[in-house]
Amino acid sequence: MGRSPCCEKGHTNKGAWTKEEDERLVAYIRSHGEGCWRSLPSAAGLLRCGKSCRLRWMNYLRPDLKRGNFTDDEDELIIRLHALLGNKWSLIAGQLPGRTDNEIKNYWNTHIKRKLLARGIDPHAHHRPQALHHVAAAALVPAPAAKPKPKPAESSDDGGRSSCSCSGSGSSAGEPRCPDLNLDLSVGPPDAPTSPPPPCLCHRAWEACGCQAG
DNA sequence: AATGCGATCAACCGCGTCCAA
DNA sequence: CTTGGACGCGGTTGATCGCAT
Repeated sequence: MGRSPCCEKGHTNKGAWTKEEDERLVAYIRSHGEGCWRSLPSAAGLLRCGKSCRLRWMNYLRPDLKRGNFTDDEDELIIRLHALLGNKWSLIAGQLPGRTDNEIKNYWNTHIKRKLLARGIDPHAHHRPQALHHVAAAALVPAPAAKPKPKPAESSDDGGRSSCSCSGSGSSAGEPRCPDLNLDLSVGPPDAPTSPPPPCLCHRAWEACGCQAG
């Protein structure tokens, strides 16, 4: 169907972002917060579509991004999460503070796939005779590789909108961020010393969900 | 020293889902 | 209840960088 392009105003910039564009975007979001991506570009004086702005912010400009080499722990965590969740990069990213779904996706495709193949593991099915830790095992997700629609229990996959399960202010206190996944993922990303869980899974406007609070 | 190839990262595209009117 | 708009996700592509020949 003819879904209208996200930006029909013909003249939007594409391709790599310039420093000035970055600065504008950051400045705007600092003073106004995230959200309303559709209207943000014009408000911020950017000739970009909202989508592009959002992506740039999420993947590159956010202040809480780590941006660096993945540690072995992170590697393993990603592998395990992928075994559980499949290509749910945003969910996986939610378990890795400071990492973005795009980054993880790229990292998976470039490094981890190769790494698994080298170990003789099928990166998709994670086949390997009993290699998976207890994690995957038991009762978590019925068929991870089968790409179940994680619909039922609101895994926040829906774009993190409806289920803003922010650890901080959200829903029922003390609830695990992924109610579905009672993960025992005790990998402590070195960069997050005492790290409480990542601020928010929902990637929603900070103000909107209050995740940044505190 | 130059060229080619492969790897990596950043960005775009299309689709699905959710919410509000 | 239906429709339209907006957001977010996952897949894919393009550009750039580094290494090998």
